[in-house]
Amino acid sequence: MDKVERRRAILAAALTVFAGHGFAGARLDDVAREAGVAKGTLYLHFADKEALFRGLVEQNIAPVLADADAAIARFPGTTGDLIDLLIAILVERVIGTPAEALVRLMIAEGPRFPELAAYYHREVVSRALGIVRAIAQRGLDRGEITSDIAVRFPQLVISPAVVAVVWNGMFGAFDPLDVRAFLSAHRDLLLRGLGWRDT
Amino acid sequence: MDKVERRRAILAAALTVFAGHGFAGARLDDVAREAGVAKGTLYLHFADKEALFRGLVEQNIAPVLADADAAIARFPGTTGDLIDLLIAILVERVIGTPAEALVRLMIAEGPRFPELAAYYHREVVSRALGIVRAIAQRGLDRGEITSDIAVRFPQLVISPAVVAVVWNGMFGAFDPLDVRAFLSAHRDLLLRGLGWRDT
Amino acid sequence: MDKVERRRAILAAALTVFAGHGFAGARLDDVAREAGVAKGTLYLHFADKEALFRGLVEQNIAPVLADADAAIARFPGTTGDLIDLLIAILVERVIGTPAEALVRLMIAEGPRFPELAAYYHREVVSRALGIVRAIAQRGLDRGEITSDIAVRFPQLVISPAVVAVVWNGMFGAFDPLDVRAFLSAHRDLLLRGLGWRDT
Amino acid sequence: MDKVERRRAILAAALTVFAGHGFAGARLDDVAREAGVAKGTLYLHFADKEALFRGLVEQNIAPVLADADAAIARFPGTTGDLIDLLIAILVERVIGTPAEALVRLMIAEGPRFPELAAYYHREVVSRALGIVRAIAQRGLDRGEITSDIAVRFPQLVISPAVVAVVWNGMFGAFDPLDVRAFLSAHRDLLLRGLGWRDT
DNA sequence: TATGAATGAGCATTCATTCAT
DNA sequence: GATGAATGAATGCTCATTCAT
Repeated sequence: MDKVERRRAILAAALTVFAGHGFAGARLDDVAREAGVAKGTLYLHFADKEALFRGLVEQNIAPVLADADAAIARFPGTTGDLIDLLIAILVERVIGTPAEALVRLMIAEGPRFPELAAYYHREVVSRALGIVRAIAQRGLDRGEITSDIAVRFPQLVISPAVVAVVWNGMFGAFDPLDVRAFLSAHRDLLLRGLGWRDT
Repeated sequence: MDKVERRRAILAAALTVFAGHGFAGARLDDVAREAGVAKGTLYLHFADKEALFRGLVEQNIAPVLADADAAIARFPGTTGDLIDLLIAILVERVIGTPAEALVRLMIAEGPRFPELAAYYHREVVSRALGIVRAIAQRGLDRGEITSDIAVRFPQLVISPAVVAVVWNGMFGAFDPLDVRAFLSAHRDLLLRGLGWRDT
Repeated sequence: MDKVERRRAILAAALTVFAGHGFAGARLDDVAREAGVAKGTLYLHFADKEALFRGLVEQNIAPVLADADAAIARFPGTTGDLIDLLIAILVERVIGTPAEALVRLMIAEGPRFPELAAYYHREVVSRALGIVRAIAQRGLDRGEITSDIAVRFPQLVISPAVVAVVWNGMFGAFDPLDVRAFLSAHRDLLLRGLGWRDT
Repeated sequence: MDKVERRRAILAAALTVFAGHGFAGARLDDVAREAGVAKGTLYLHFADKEALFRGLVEQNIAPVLADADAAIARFPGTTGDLIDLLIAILVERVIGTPAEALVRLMIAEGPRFPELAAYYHREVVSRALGIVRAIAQRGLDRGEITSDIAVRFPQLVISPAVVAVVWNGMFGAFDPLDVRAFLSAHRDLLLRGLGWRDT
């Protein structure tokens, strides 16, 4: 196992353990065991527990976002199709993946790690909202939608996805939410609300 | 200070401390100091840390929900007005109050406390969604709206409020969300999306 | 066991353990066991390991020095008798007592604890040297001795006592120094060197 | 860098680090970095931390002592001059040099390393005291001094030098002792005390 | 009942030592 | 021989819980 691989193993283990117990509740013993390394090895890769947490966020974010960015940038379709694409990306790349655990983790621990929250805001949230805003603006410019609400409050477009993640984290065991259907319903509501008209 | 009052003081202190540090990170020393009682006294009212957390959730939920229930049940207005009322209740009774901290706390700790999550689901979430569903159904019955999406997925009506709470918990310090404007925009989007027409 | 007694027990245990292993080498587990208290109890009395070390120094110093001060201040005899008294105090109150271990400990750890060394200098060393200086000055004034060397370098009077403590700490097991005879020889050498004449 | 040179570098680094932090407090990481070698390399030259400490003592002692031995053996002057020479050697070869740090280190750690203390006693202390004793005996034989105290307790001759080293280690930063003047005063006191007379 | 000192299991972190390269 | 990443036992400190007063 080389250095990069080991680091990856540690981060994967950390995601599991932090997601399961929260930051304060996570034991580095468990992270080490899960990663298959000695406890001391963690400290060869990360200065302390907090740095490990930071590494977690930094590691898991770049790929998804970069892909989403690229996919949407070069997409030629209508606003409706773009929103479908956005939802598809969410469903495939976030929901049910480690990224989902990370979102929950950030919501749970964010208030306790202001700098990390700021980083997350800068690198993830504002970029994601920027993408949404760009989609909405293009739709307006093309006359496909008539409301600028999604430009002013792009969070409204994302909210159901956030709630879906939170919901399944809390209630998924006994009252699971069908995320695909849920987000599809959101799509319909949203497009109609934005004044969408098939052209 | 009599027994009931003391219990109230402990729960109020616990809300502050748990909200600030999460379940694992909260120190009962701090709860005791904040409540103005000795540490041992906590154990006269709650069996252990977890019971205190449970007590917290149970305590803070009944009043808000009962009031919302009542207010909406006897409300004579249109669906649009009802949604305005719902938003007003959220803004006045949840956002910026201890209940808000509780929502964040439940999102953060829920996955670690399945029984508590189930309790929360039963006592809070499903009741709140029931109210939304009833409003939506009444709107449909009256012909004020045409879409049954809010009946099938009442979570869509609530999502922005959840996100607003989460957002301000994480990013409020440097990029605060104007909750009133945000939820008002949501209202417009939602009503139009549901096929609202002024009659 | 009341609070004061417990504190005393902890300090006594700490003296033993620190003297035996040095500051860095001492285990608080051992201090706790030796004191007959739980590990956490140490922290009710001292903020951390260093504070415990400080407490040690502060605790063991006041009594010896105050007694020496008083005994010498009211002593009416000649310079020779005073030096005998000084040596007697050293032999009875320092050599072979916990204070001896403390001297060794201070020599060993002083360079690592500048503030503690400064405290020790201020509260012990300079006061002890002040006593010596006063004795020497009185001898000069009375014409019992003729050299002012002990006024200028009172450390010369104390040096053999320091060396005796160090010697027995290191070599006592296989080449013990007869401290009483050693300091008595020092007395003779010193008095003659200072120009003592029986009057 | 050949083997001998590397060993020397390690010992020099070890002296610095051990002197600065004591045995238990010294980190072999620091020794390795200071010596410019990898941590594992230390173990090619010394079996473990303790062996390194032993090597330290053994390495730094031979030269000084051998030189002192030789210089004094062939010295033709009076007892007074010999003591001056002894003091000059101390001031030039010990005070302010690594050997000084070693003395402090031995005082601090000696009780924890009985075998090392025995070695030190045998190789350094008793040889140094033997030199002093020889000087004193020659002075007596020649009639230059009249007291045999320095033959019986040669430690009395060395004590101020030990105290000077200890003093400057602990208090040097804020109340430095002028070692030259101090030892010179000691010389005067000592010679007079021993019954020295210019012949 | 209320108190808060005492307890001790638990955890983050360090560092002497090993060993594959 | 030399390296330095990996190891894991050891240790300072914390904090939920207990209990004598």
